[in-house]
Amino acid sequence: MGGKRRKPPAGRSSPTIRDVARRAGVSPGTVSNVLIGVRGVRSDSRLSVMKAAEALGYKSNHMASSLRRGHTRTIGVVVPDLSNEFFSGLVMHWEAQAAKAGYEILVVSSGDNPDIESRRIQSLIARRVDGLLIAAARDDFGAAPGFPVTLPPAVLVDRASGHKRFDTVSSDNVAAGYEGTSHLIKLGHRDIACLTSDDSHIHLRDRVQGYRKALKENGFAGRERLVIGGRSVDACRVAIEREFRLPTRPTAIFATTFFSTLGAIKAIHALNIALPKDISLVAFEHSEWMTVFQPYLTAVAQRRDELAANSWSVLIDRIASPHATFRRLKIPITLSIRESAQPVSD
Amino acid sequence: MGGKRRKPPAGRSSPTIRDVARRAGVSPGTVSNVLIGVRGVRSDSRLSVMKAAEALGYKSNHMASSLRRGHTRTIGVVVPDLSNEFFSGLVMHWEAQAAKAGYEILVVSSGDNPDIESRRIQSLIARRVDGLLIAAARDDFGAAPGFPVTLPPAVLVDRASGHKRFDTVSSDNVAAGYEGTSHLIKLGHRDIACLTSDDSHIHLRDRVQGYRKALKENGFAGRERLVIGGRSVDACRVAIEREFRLPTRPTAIFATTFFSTLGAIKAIHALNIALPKDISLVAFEHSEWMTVFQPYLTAVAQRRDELAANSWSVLIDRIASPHATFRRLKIPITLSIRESAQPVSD
DNA sequence: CGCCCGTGGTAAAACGATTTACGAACTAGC
DNA sequence: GCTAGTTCGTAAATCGTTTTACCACGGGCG
Repeated sequence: MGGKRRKPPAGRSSPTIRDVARRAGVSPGTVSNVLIGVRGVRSDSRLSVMKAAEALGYKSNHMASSLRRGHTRTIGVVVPDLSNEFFSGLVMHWEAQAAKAGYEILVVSSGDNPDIESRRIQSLIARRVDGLLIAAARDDFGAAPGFPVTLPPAVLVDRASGHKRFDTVSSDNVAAGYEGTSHLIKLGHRDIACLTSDDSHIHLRDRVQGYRKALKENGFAGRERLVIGGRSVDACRVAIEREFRLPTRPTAIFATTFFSTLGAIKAIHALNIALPKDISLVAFEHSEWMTVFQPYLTAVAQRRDELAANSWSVLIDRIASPHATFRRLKIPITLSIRESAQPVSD
Repeated sequence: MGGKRRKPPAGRSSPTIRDVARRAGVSPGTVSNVLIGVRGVRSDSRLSVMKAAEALGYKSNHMASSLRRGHTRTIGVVVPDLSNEFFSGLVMHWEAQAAKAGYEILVVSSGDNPDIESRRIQSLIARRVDGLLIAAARDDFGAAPGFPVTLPPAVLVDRASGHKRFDTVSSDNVAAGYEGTSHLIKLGHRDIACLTSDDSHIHLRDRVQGYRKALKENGFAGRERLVIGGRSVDACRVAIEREFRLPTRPTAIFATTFFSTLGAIKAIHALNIALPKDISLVAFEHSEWMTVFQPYLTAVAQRRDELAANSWSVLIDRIASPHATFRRLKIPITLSIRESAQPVSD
């Protein structure tokens, strides 16, 4: 190699701090001090550095700087499914939080598959994220054999609430079940079907537990009608259709997930029952389309903004003090009373 | 400093390639050769390296390696709004493509604001992404004064189709307008309102152009009924309500965006008109909730998977050959004939 | 005048991986 | 037996930034 500094042939690579230093007639260290500002720099050199950086269109190389500094100011976000409005909502809130705090987020989705989740987390670790916000695929997150032993600071959000080895932030799902059911009881309903997908997750079990609690408190402990709908919209539809072939039909349905809400509506249409005249429904979650749906759905909804804000600050605290005791936050839910649940008719 | 290598007090930092090398009794270079595999390594040293890496839980530091290699194997993705199902759908497809090709994606959202978009792109550049997939906030993407002069290879997706200085991949929006309108014409409709938000974007103008083309081809050039609804659901509702106060009412509505679809439905409800008996509707986009909506909506939908797959491969080609001529891909759309558009009654 | 201190600049050492250049050991061919 | 060629290992350079260590220069003070 002949020259003292050979540029890649295309000459397209971005300018480095050394280029800026050369142009400004100072050393790279001085340029760094101007741009980061940890030490004083005389105002004339400061000015010439700024000019040079501007002229060259210099952009600090994030790889290099975080390699040297030992942190990336990046938070990894792991969600099951971005096309689920609940999670994309959380992600947008987190993105806003991050922007405010000078962080960036790196979003991956796991498809609710623990293996994929584990692989994705591996690659977030390789990227040396400073922290992790995780809506876990399973409640026993981290228990799988091949799982990385040491994780960066992490907060479990929405799922796996109360996990032994992590901070957790999730909705008060017992309250969600309780309030949705209580509302129906107050309207005079006594035969309330509780539609859930299965009992694989603590948040689902909690919602059912809230349903039971409301029944019990009102003296209807024997009137439990748990409908296990599975994880798809159509499985839920089938389960509700079956429930309606029983001798005594429920007069109300409490759907404990977003997908089961869709399944319940499908079943109601298929059975040709009038909503809300012949059947009451308490839905789960809120979504834009509900504003065009008739009747306007009474629903229990999670507070995405509070979930996101709280989990963010718990994570930041955790990063600051890695050895503090774990926190378990429960965020209240919102019951929006609209039109799909009506007083029992007969 | 007394020792030869001082560890950070907490002792928590991840093991480096040097730690692995020491434990395996070889040099860092050999470890690298085992892990990346560009050169042969004797099988006994290979084995001991693998063992050591396993035991230490070694994860290659992505910062360091991409600093040295000069590429990050990361693609930056810029979308206006992740909570829009269309974009989150694209993102999920891209994520799958990336995983297959050994890439990762870094998603940011712009809120459809060119300033935020520009800042987000700056930070993607600082992170030295190898390429960019952009659903631009404006058709004149890159024209703003403070905009980075040199961008990594980039493909414009969905928006700004036909841009002079970039590859573009988008739906055939003229066809979208044409097919939606033609379907209504074939059903006998002659008074078709075309509901759009405004003419700020080429994709919106193209859809309207398709509407006009269908009208013209059928000899109804004079019967144009363009309704400018603005960018919110409620503005669209109001616009349609106003249109229905005119002496001759339209018998059909063609909604050219997802949000205007919602607005149109709201208006139809508010006006107490029966859908599809008294009014036909062709909606835009498909979404899960439509399966529980009555009537099932006839709709023009974009092919997210093809959009994602094609833009991905155009980007990969662009990265491979930066000086090839620009490509302008148009992806066909799908018209799903369902129940909300019926033959005109009278 | 001599000393100390604050200011601001530079050179060089990190950070952790990859890759180049070089050399040792061994094999093969004549 | 000697040379050329292959294989595989190591040391050192490198990527671009931050940070440490050191030095030069002035000003204030005794």
